[in-house]
Amino acid sequence: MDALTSRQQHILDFIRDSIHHAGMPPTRAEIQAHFGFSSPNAAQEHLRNLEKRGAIELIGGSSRGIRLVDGAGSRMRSAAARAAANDGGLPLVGRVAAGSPILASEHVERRLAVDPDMFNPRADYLLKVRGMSMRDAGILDGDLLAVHKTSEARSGQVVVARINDEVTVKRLQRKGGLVLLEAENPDFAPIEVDPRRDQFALEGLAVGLLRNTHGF
Amino acid sequence: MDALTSRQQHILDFIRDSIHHAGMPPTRAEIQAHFGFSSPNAAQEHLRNLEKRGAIELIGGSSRGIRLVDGAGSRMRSAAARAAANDGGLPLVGRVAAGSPILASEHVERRLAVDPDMFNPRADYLLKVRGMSMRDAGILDGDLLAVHKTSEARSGQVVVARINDEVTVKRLQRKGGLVLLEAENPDFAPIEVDPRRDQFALEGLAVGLLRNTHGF
DNA sequence: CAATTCACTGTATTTTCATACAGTTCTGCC
DNA sequence: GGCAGAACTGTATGAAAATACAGTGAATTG
Repeated sequence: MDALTSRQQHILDFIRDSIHHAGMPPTRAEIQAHFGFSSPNAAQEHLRNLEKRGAIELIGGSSRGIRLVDGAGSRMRSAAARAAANDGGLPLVGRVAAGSPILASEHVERRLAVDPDMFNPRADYLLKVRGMSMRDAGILDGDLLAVHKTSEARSGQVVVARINDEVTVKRLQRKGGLVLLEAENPDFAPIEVDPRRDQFALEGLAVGLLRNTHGF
Repeated sequence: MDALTSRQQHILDFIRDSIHHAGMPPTRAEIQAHFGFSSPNAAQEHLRNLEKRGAIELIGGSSRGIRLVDGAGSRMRSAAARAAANDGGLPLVGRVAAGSPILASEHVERRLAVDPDMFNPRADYLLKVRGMSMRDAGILDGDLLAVHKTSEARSGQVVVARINDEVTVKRLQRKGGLVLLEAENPDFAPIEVDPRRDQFALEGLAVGLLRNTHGF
C-alpha cells in the first residue's frame, strides 16, 4: 500500500471515528459537511483514492458502503485479529524522538496487558506523561495516558499534539484559525499555534489514564 | 425492556450480524430480502417495534440509521470482554453498602480486563471513587482505584479505609495511638480516628488508578 | 515544460432508502 | 364476539445517497 497524504489520512480518521461513534460508516454528504467541501464529489474522489491505495473497500451501489481494510492505516477490529497481530496488549510509548512517528518501534518500551476496548473510543497506545503541566486535570508525571489515534478532536478535549517535532499533552481550544494548547496548571502558559505557520499535528485523543503508584 | 417475540429476536440477531459482518447496519430492503418479505414495510414495522421495546435506536432520516442499545439484547463483543466476565479481570466495586464486605458480590458491578499483576503489590479489586476529596493526588470522581487488599499500611500511603461502616479513600497518617485520614484537597478537613473508640478498619492499599475519559 | 497527481467546485441524474398509508390474516384475551 | 397486537402484503412518494461528468488551480515530477 502506498503512503497516504495527510488529507487522505484525515478522511480515513473521520471514517474510522464515524464507524466508532455513529456505529456506521459516513455518507459522502457527511464527509462533505465535516470537511466543509462544497461538493460531494470531493468526498467521492477521496474515497476512490483511499480505495486505490488499499485503505478502504467501497461497496458499489450501497449507502454508507465503506469498509475499512485490515492492515493499512486502519486498526484491526476483531479481538482475535488484534491478538494475533501484536500481543493482545497496548504498546507503551515513552520518550518520542524528534521527527519520528510515535508508534515507531524504537519508542515502544513494552506492552501492557490492557484491553484497548475498555476505553471509548478504543485506545491505540499508552503514552508516558512527563511533567506536571496537566496536574489539575488529574494527569501526573509518570502516568500512562491511553490515546486514541486520530487527527480529529473538538475544543476542550485533551489531546496529544506534535509541535515542531515535540510531542505534548494539552487541552485543545480552537480560536478562529488558530489552535490554543492549554495546560491544566497555572504555572504553565498556553501555547498558541498557527497551523499555517507552525509545524503542527494532532496525534491523538486522550481516552483514559493508567497510574501505578509504584511506577511502571 | 419488555421481552422480545421470537420473530423480533431474529430480526435483532440479523441486525447484529449485519453490523458485525458487513460493518454497517442493514437497510429495510436488506432485512426484507433476508427474511423474504414482499414489502419493506414488514421490516419497517419490526424496527419500530424493536425501538419501542428499547432494543434498538432509530436515527430518523438517515440511511442504515439503526443503533443497538446496550443492556438487554445480550452482547459480549470482544474475547477480552468475555474473559473478564468469567474470572479473567478485576472486579469493579461501586457503591459499598453499610455493614457488608467490599467484595460482596452485590457490589461487583462488572469485571474489567485488567492484569492484576500490572500493579505492585498485586491489585485485588477496583474501587470506583466518589467525590473530589483526593483531587490534588490526581484521583478524581469516577476514577477506578486499583486496591491491594491488606490491613497493613504505612504513614503517607493512600488507603481504602472503613470508618463506622463507610468506605473512604484517604491518605493515612499515624500520630501516636491515633489515626489521621487526610484528604488531598484543602476543602476537606482531615478525619481523626481513635481505633479504640471508633469502628475502624483498613480495607486496602491504593496501588494504581484507571480512568476512562468517557466514564466506565 | 508538459504531464500527473492532488484537491477541490458545480451541476446533474439515477438509485437506494426511509417511511407513510391502506389492507389482510391469525392468535390470544377479557 | 370484539379488540388488540403481531406479522405481514401491496403501493407510493420524497428525501437521502451514490455517482457520473465537466471544470479549476496548485504542487510535484520526469
